[in-house]
Amino acid sequence: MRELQAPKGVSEYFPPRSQYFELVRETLIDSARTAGYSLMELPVFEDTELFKRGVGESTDVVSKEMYTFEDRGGRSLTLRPEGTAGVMRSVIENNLDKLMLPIKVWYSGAFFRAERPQAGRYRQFYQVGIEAIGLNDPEIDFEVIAVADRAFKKLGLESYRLEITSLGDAKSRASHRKDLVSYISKLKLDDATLERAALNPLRLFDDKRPEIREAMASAPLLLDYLSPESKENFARVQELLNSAEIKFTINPLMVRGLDYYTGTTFEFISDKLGAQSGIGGGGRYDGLMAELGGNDLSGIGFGLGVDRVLLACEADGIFDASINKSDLDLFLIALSSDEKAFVSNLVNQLRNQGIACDMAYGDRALKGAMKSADKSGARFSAVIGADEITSGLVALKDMKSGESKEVRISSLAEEFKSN
RNA sequence: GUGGUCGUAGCUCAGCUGGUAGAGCACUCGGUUGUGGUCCGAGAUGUCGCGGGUUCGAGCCCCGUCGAUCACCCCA
Repeated sequence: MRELQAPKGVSEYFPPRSQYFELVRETLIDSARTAGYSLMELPVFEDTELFKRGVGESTDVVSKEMYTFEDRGGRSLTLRPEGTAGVMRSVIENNLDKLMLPIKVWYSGAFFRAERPQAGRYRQFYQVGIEAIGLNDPEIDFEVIAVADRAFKKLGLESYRLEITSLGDAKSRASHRKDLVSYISKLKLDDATLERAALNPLRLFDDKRPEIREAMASAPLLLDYLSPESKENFARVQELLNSAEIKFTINPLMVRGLDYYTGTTFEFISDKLGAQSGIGGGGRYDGLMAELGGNDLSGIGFGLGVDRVLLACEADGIFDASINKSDLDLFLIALSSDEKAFVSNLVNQLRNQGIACDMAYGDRALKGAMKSADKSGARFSAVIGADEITSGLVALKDMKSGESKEVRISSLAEEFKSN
């Protein structure tokens, strides 16, 4: 075993797989940009209090999964376990809510949760998220879901599905909670389960044990307690999804792990990932900004798991052939060490003109150098010896077809720019 | 955090009832003078995750530990 190894449970991406990670992340981000969202770049650690108040102390995320530490000034800081709380904090702190609403932002980066690792569940993981703050239109709810769905479709992902529900407004939840608690109180449950029920009775809907499922089968559903406004809102979201031909199922048992969710709530699930099947999820949060000391504005957003979307894409086999392995246009080879300085210079000039190119380093024989050219994935290669330097002409070889054509060294850049 | 499985060359793995390690792929070089992807030949590579123990002797057995993985929990 090596002396030094990565900390437990972190995900790492290096070539060649990193190109797929990058593609996934960029596709998710691009979908957000296309819908008018702008970048928000935030710190990876925040005041611990932000997550306690924002995410909720009763949640597992806050109560037992946070990386919390004290800095040298005695401040309690926490590595961000999710993105929404930080966005809200920054919006409030920088008075962004005084601008024209809604505020539409996206973020991307690493998040941290001290859970027991598993495939698709890491202690440092990556998310791309968006937040739309300041409007309560069902059209915005639809937009947020559509941004995620469009990104998945663009990637070519097929093995995923969308589940939605509505957690209603405060009134809806209060009346439901009363009935649910009384229903649960009549069940015979073990201590651990009772404890969870006391923190959030909705959690029992999410229990995978058959006996609990059975016991909860006739429990009162939140969806049946929605206020008229919530009901109408939820119906409108469904209409919009239908007309956009975004397939979904309503899952009245869906429970989210973060306390701030209200109203429209959704999850994207891949069936090919085993237990860690959620590739993204989100929902509306009515009281969050006010809770954190800002204006009482509602918002909605999602967080998509880049690691898991990548895993799902791989499970669907969509990276097999379709993707170009390299961005290189040209790979240059110096026939002998006499031409190396010339080639190095040429490569540098071509790069200055925006041509993506590389060259054979080291003192490999031509055969080995050609192998490097092949492996680089460059579209074209060219060998430069004394003859080429005196004549000013090179044979530009198309690596796919194997054919080559004569081109002036001085007009190499133009050759690629016109393509 | 709880329980199960696993940990051998860069990768995927083999290694018989304990006798000090192999294959395929990848890699490097070569198959006569300046052209890769196929073929043929040659070569390099491992403290068998780590630490203890049992034994004349352990990759194979036992304990611990680290890590991965599966399920629960939770969630991206």
